[in-house]
Amino acid sequence: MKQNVHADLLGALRDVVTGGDLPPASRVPEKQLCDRFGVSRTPLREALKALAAEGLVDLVPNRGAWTKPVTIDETRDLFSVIGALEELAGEQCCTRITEAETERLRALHVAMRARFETRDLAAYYALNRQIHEAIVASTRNEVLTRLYMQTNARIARIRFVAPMPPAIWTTAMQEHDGMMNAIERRDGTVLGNILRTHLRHKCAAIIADLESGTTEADATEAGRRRRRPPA
Amino acid sequence: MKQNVHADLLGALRDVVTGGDLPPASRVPEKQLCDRFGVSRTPLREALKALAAEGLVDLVPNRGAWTKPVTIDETRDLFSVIGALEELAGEQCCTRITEAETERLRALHVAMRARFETRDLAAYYALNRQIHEAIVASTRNEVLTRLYMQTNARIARIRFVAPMPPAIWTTAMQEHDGMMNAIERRDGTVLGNILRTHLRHKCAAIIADLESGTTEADATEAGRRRRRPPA
DNA sequence: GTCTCCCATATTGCATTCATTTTTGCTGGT
DNA sequence: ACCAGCAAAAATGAATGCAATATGGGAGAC
Repeated sequence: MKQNVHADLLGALRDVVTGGDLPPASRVPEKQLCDRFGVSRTPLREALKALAAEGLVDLVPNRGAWTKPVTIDETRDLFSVIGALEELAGEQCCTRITEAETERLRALHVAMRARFETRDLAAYYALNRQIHEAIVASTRNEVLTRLYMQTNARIARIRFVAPMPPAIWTTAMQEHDGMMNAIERRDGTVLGNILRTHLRHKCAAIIADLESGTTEADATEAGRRRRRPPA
Repeated sequence: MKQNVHADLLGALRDVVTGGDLPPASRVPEKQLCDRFGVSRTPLREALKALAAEGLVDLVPNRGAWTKPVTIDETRDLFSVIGALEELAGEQCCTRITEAETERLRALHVAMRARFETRDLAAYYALNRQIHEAIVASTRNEVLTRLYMQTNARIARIRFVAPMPPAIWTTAMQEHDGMMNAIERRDGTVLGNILRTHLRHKCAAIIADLESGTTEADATEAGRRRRRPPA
């Protein structure tokens, strides 16, 4: 029998929750996931406790694990926190980044700009994420990296379906130009500030989107059938 | 048989790790803790996975859980992160705090100053912690509060035995005066800045202390007998 | 002495089992 | 239709059992 599934299983489960496989505020079906991943309930439940510690699910006594609901308040809070974390990352990046890492960021930036020009949103998102992660990784601050990854995972669930209006997108691209420039000059203060406002803009765009589609069309028959979330 | 031990057990285990009950870089004895808390291995191991997600222990495949070693690098990283978190807390505190909470902070501040005058370090520490936690709580930002608590728990293990030289202590007390003043004036920017430098000073003091007692006197017979940590 | 190899023992990882709680679906009443 | 009330079924929480892995100690070689 296979040993040490924990790390793999945890990653796979995290993907299930962040990848939109389970909708927000829905029950996490233990048995189903056991079958899907070919493990017994013991390691699966261990992974769920870890996900709960990461803030991706809520554990309700005797009612199992539930994916976190998406609320405007939490979205705002998540972005304010990740803004602070990335600001710190920006500062430390400029004192610790190597030339090789700078070169890689340059390449990612150029590639992302190309996707912006051709309006390839999916590829743009992927590169965008790599850039932000590379900035954080360049700090060599493991504590920061861990919290950044955790918080970003929580945001990823929300952003999963967010659109990108042209005006916002153009602004974001300009901010990335500024970021790259600050990195070249090793100006941590400026980089930190740009990152923070960059995230404020992203947050505003997503909140606007959330507010537009508020009702979520859930008083329907499907919504009735689903078990009600905790509290 | 008792149900839903998870939350209680997790808290108790966290206290064991943060309270200095288990030294840094030591094995977490599963069976022993099971006996101590009167539970079977299943819930205990679940709690350990959660602690690992919180960054309090490392899980080593087939070698169990180990408390994190205390290193200077990690200490520096922890403080830089909690500095960023508290800076954010300071900003949001001033926009969201209620008058009742301000009143409570006033009382805590006065009480802490009294302990400073009489040089009652333990009581000072306790009040200090309450003040910082109250500032964070006043933001009503659950994401921030959660990460703050987690990070603070990791720092608590380190600070457990840190001394407090008179000069440092006086400076810290002055900074707290400035914080209280900024709160009264609802000046989030200033409060955030003070908090960040306040933590920078704390960090410097603790690192200095760590550097003084580097060797940890562990090549002795006791150190030889103990199983060696992972990696 | 000490170094290496080997085996008994302890510990870990996971599956299974069992008790408790929740959910569901049915019944009969209104 | 609608609702209580109740029993069956499903899900959860925790203990136990069992295979895989790591640890510790001694025997023997040098």
